[in-house]
Amino acid sequence: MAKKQIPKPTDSELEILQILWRNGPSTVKVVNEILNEKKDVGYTTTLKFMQIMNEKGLVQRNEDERSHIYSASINQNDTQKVLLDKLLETAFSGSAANLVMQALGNSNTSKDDLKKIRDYLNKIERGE
Amino acid sequence: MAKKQIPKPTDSELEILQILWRNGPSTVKVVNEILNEKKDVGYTTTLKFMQIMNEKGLVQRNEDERSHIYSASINQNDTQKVLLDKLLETAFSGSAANLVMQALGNSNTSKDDLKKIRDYLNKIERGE
DNA sequence: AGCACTATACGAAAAGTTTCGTAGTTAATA
DNA sequence: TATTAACTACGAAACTTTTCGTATAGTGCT
Repeated sequence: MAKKQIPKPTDSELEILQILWRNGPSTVKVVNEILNEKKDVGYTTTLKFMQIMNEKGLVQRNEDERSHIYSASINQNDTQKVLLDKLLETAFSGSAANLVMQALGNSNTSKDDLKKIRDYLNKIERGE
Repeated sequence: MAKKQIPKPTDSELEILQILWRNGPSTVKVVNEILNEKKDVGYTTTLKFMQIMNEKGLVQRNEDERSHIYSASINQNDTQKVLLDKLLETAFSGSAANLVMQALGNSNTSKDDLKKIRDYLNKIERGE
């Protein structure tokens, strides 16, 4: 079955998707407010981004109300997969093991997370 | 000691860096030939990229010979770190565990690699 | 010296991303 | 019913990235 072609979002687009994934369907106003917690960005800038993302099919919007409500139309997992695969290819020469070890080394992962990963490894080795 | 500021290379730049990391110092000709194994790209396009990368400080070149010899001036590990951290933030909300599990799930990692990862986990849990 | 070959330098077009200003529309309200 | 406030639409500037064409210059032959 042909998997829908997921376009690679730009960094700015990803910031917005991130918010939509976390918050669920949101207005431009809300998204812009959240963005502004981290950096200065004008309302119309955010609006424009979201309009473009709509054209690209990255988000959908409900226009019933005067304030349109936007929601992500690609899911977080699929997007993560696309970006991860890309990074794996372009920066890690396809070696997932290297990538994983870098990721673990760079971040201080909690004991709990380490256990989760270990369990996951077990599951894989038992053949899912 | 102040860590040198590593700029985030573009996708195309990364492809070239990749080649330089693998092959060591190389001429534009060689890099272009390798690129062309995967996709069509003109010689002067590759040349231009490498000239720009030189200006940006991503590569260095030795001009002693008529064919300049380029080498990566940022190392693979540092670059991987920068890109991975970025991805972790923008797509995985900072959760390394999620990233790792996605990476393991998506790629078919070899038994050998899985063992390497497991050993690495052990090392971390024992406190490096 | 003249020619063909191989390289680099430079400029610029084309496309994509980011950022806003301005204009116009709808809804509430004084 | 004017005014004001909250939104959307649109266009365009400023940058960055990607892609080449053309001009130039050094090398080695004939």
